[in-house]
Amino acid sequence: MATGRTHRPATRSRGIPEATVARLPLYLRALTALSERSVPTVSSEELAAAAGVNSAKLRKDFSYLGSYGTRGVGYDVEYLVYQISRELGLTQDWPVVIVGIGNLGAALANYGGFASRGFRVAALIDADPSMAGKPVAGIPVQHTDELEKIISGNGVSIGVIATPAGAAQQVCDRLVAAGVTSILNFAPTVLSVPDGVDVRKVDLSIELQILAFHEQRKAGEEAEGEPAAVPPAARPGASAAADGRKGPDGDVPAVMPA
Amino acid sequence: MATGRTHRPATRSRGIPEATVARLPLYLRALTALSERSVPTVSSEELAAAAGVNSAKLRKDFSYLGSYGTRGVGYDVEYLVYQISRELGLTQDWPVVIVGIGNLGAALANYGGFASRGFRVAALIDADPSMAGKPVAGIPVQHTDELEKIISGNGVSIGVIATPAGAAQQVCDRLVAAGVTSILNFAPTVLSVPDGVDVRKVDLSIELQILAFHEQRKAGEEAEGEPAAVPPAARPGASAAADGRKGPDGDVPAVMPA
DNA sequence: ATGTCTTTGTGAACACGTGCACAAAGATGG
DNA sequence: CCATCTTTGTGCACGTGTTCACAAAGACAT
Repeated sequence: MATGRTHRPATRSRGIPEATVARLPLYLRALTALSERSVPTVSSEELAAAAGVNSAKLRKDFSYLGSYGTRGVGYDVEYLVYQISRELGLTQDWPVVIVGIGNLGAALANYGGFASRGFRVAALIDADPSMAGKPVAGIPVQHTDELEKIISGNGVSIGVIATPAGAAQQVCDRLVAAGVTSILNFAPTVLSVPDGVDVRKVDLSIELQILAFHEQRKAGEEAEGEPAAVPPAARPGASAAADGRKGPDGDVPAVMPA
Repeated sequence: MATGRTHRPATRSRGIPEATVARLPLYLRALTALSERSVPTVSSEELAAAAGVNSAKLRKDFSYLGSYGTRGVGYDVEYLVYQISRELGLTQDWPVVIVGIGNLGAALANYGGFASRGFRVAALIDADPSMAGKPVAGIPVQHTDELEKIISGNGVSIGVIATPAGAAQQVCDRLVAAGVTSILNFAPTVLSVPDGVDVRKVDLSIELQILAFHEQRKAGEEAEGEPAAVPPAARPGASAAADGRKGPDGDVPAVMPA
């Protein structure tokens, strides 16, 4: 989910709808698996099942790329793998830097799926001087001071932010100033970036909260009619005693006017 | 992005649109920050800026929850924090298990944002017997054999899968069979689950691929007109020599008929 | 060749999400 | 109590995404 102010004003990027772009990697993964099993062709129905979408959607998605199928037969696996890879820009090398080598940053550095598809971890950067030189996933961590040098020296255009929330915006600004134009943000903050820079966000806590919402809904459906186990809640007085009191996280305000 | 066959057939869950639900955690985070600074009220304009959305959208989102604002003034921060928390089900405790304590699983276990909002890591589970008993983030890892016992014993309804792709579906099946109805999947696979189970997916590699697509597009715009640095690509013969050859990842098929 | 059968590619209808723009609600000052 | 000013809540129009359903393309057998 792109969050930064910038992510194409919903305009289809060169004719391919954003929703389709987001599914291409899914298709690619399914196709790669087929390719490894030396399956020569696949129908939209089969491939859709493997990718977890419905077949009409898949066909429409592919239609944006061109007419790559053969009626009565299906799609040529190898050919499609190549076309999608090319469309996604995976036929070229993408050097990536990871900033913030804590628990998460280190896990990302070790993540295999990174290297597999044209993404090469060019450098690991951390603000802690005592980390400098220490190898993580076989790559020595460098200090934040080197950030600009690393970016321009390696022609890095994609940066991954895995710092604490407080440092994220500052790191982001430096990355962008140094020439990075795509950012994958793991810090729980909204980043603001200039036009032309893409930001995508991965936020564990948000995902869990969305699940909790649905989970609660499911539970509520079973016990329908019950007015919820939760207290009726307080409506703060219009401008009255808007009493800034708050219990220690999770507690509820205790006013109850209007 | 929910992927499992199941994620409400696009039906608004009890009147609140899915897109709105996905933004509530964002608002909540911004509101919590304001609350900590003891700001009593906030306008839709200010809050929208803090959450990185536009104000009309925010007002419409809130309108699904009810009329919680005061015209001419704005929203009461404390009250709104409570209402959104309640709506998301964060006023109750959600025990969570993490399955697969590798690099990523361990990072997740250590992630602070977990505990902060009602999510409690009830157990860590791994298939490796040599991990059993070893504490990660202060919690002893338990063996997969205990999975069912742990789920039912703790009333766990949310599971996090951080195993290798190959094990994910199997783990998923066991979680579901044991009573889990919401799954956050970090493994790069499409999980299939029965109706009534929600799956959300977090996939690093997919995020990067989407960024690469846009990155490539940007680069292409600068050098407009250029027929792309990539070879024109091969169209496989209809049923002819569909020659299963493939270069070592990144190489391109070499046929060129039709 | 011709007919049958499979599967693609897409027009058209529909559902969903977004953003504008403004009326109505309420605060605030005189 | 009235006028003014601010800010919410929402009707409406528009764009995007999804799904259906079917004509046309091609494979394959006879």
